[in-house]
Amino acid sequence: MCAETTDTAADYRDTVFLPETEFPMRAGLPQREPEWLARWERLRVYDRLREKAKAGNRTPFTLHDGPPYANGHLHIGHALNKILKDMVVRSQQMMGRDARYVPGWDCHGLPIEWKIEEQYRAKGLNKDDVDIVAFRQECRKFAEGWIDIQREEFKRLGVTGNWDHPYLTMDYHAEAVIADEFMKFLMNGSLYQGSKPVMWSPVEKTALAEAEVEYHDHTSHMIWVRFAPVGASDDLGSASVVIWTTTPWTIPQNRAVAFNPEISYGLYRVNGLGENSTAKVGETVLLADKLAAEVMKAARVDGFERLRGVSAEELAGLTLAHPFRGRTENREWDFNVPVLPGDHVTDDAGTGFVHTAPSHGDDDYQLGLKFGLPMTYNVEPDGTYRTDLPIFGGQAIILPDGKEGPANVSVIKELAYAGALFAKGKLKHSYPHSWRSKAPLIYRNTPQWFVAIDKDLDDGMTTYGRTIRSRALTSINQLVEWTPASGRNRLNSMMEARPDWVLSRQRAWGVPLTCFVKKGAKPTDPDFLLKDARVNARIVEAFEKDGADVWYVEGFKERILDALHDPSLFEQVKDVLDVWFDSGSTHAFVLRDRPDGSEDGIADLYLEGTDQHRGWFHSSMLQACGTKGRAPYRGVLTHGFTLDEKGMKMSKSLGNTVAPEAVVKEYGADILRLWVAQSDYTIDLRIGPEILKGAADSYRRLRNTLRFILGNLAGFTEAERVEPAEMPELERWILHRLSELDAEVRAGYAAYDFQGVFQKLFQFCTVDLSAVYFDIRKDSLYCDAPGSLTRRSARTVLDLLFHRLSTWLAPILVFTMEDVWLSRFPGEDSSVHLQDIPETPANWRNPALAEKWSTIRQVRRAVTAALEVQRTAKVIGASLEAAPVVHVEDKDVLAVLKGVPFADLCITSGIVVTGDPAPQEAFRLPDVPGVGVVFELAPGEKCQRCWKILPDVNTHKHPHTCKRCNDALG
RNA sequence: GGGUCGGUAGCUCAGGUGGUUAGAGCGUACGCCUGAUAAGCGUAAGGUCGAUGGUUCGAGUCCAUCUCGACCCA
Repeated sequence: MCAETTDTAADYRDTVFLPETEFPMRAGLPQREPEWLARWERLRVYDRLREKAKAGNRTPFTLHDGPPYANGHLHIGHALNKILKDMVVRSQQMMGRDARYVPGWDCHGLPIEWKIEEQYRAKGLNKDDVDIVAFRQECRKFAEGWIDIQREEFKRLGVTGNWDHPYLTMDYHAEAVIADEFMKFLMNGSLYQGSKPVMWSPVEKTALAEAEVEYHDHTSHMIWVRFAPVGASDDLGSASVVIWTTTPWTIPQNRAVAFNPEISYGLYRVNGLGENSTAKVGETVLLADKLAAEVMKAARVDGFERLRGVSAEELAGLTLAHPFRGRTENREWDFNVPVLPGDHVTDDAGTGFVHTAPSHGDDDYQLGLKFGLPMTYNVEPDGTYRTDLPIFGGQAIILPDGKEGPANVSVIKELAYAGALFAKGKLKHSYPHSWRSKAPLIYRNTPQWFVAIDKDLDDGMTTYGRTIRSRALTSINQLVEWTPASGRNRLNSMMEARPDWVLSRQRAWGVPLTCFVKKGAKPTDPDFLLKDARVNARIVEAFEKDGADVWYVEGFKERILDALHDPSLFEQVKDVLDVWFDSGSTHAFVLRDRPDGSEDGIADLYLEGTDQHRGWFHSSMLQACGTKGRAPYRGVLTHGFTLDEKGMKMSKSLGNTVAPEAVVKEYGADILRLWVAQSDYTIDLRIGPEILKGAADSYRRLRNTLRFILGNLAGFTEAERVEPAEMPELERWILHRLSELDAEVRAGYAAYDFQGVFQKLFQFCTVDLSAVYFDIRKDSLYCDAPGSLTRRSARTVLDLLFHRLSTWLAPILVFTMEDVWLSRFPGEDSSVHLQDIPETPANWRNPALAEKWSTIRQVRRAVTAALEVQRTAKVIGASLEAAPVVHVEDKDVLAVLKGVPFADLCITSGIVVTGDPAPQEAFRLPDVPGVGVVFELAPGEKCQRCWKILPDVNTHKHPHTCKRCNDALG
């Protein structure tokens, strides 16, 4: 064994002021974050900030929460959304606003209703046998359960807000307001009853939502049907337009034939027939050219010819007869059938002509709306034709057991009798079925409640337009700020194109459409709807007291109409509102009605994913334009979707999902928040193992920078503080950078540009601090005497850095900055989240100094590079072993370098700066012209305290020290 | 199928009105230090700017087409 150390060299380690801090390098976030959460809970940080606002003059800032659906655990998209919101709230707060945030939940609606139904089925119960109020209370309980879970999951992410008093769309007050808001549409004349085809199950006699529909193979009839033109005398007059359909039962409801002007059509003559053909030799038919051969084959025509092409103009000029024209006494089908252009028509299948029954298909309905086609009411809820329909009355399309009824065959036979059947066959295809009964579905028009969005409203709120649509468009283009700007176009084009708003759902778990209709009146009659403010007030009062359930309690109608109207004359509507109406009304029961809402009921910001252009931004806009006359928000921020590392959508089946809970467990919530801050949320965001690892790497770098500051501030007192004017230029340059950053951070936060803020701060920490300022000042911080001006200046700057970095980053890294803050300022009531971002004195800014130091750093780079050559050649290891000569051509640059302690800046033991021409062998950097560096070893002995190599070492009282160290040792 | 948006180094992002060898940080490799030490410093490698065609003296930047991906519709 050899001796441990050479005892000749004095050990001065204990005399050097090394960083001292308890702040650990490794954060242990997953374990420690819950402690800080508990601390904030105890300190009531959110409430304290509200109280602070009452005292001072802080302008309110209201971020209004878009309510997530109270169903299931959080996914990464929820986390992204809430973290962004939190960064907005916290940054606004710390910039001097009173930033309020009331989280909310969306509670009504189908998915919850569905879960409860599922539970019923598991118990062998049927929803229809259960009291509706009892059913609704189960739904309520279910939602409550998930709200508690989600609340904890959100809080774990470090999201601050009024979690003790969130808003719920199922609060009694909310339900009362939603009904009240709905009744504004009743009173202002925009509410009307119309009819719209929906997926309908004849077996269950109910409408189904998209989620309740499943697709299975099904064999349908298919028929080709002739429609004869009326009033045309040319060769088209004697021809037939042929349509194709797989739902013969819809033929009695036909009201139009659609074609596409982009498709080429021809007039065809049948010349020869095969066996069992229902075509006729010599007849002429109109068909899309691309499909003609296929149709002829289906009709078993073995010879045909194309006579000529037929233009779109000619087609549009045609009028057709319904195939059943003249076949009934009451002239049921004796109307004309128009031929209409429609983009939905293709020549991929069929004939190029589409049979249009507005009551039984979505395209058909849209075409009907556009051209004013009449709706039909031939099909009853049980899937039978109305009994008074001629020929087919009472026949079933689907039987109660889900099998096919006689309707299809009857229609086909009648078409054959009428001479309209051109061909028939069977087709096996994918067809919608009920998720519950597995029986086939039909499209059937049902009465629905609509809000007219182009109707002049009788409400006196005309500042931004008379109709809902015009108010919305004005709001979008004049009143709302969009982040990113593309949001404006997106909502605008949707708002321009959208049809009337369908409010009604035939469901149980929601706020009812609180209105009454007159028995026996038609929807178009002026007194169809009961409009009475006294009735409305009673409804609102009842809902406030007991919630919307009372609507379904026996005798409610009588109670509400008592002494005002005769209850027996009115029918109570039992549909519930579309849940988008609920969430579209949040501005009323949150922003308007809560003390922590906003002054004028308008939010400063709505912040959601881009899908909410179609959703919440949209419904809130429609709702508020009807009830407030304008948008309920002044700003809208949208973020993209979360994708996996390759930019693919996340899905359980692909196994590329990232659960927020897993990230929190492995890395901590601050890493997830840092991921958000590093990403560009205006487009879709990627996340995955590698990206998270990158975020964790950045985190460590930042953490160590702060740790260095803390360690070197140990024992700092106000007495040490130095005024900027007395500081060395290096310190004043840092102050200048801080003043620049202060402006950039504030502007960035104001523009919700968290990525920009974080990137600037991160690069400042690595490039300016770690690689330059700290590296240079370590010598002074460790070795100078405590009273040294340089050291005191550096410590003053570290203190200023500490206050700025910790508050600038607090909205992003909420846990870590608290950790940092408490490490320096421990105490029961201490928290960085109670601070504001400190003001920056104007005199810190010094662009001329920055310019000068940019030059110094240029030359420094040349010196560093020159040393690197020697290091690679194994001439030196540490830069303190060198004392190079720097030749500078430019006189001004030379003067600058002579005016600063350039050896310290280059971390060399000595340096000579000279205006003499550089010798040939001097080291040069191509992008630092006029500078040549000649390497020299530092002469002298290594000071055992500061490690500089200086000539005077070992000539002082303390052995093996330089003068500075000797003096410092006293 | 339609509308909107996006595709720059392994990763996260910069690249006003088209103009010299496309930038930064992280990561990686190599070297140094061992008094920020499961840290710190330095150097280097790494990109046919999704593809093709066009406009232009000149295009990551303008135009067209295509492709991949996302969201919303149908």
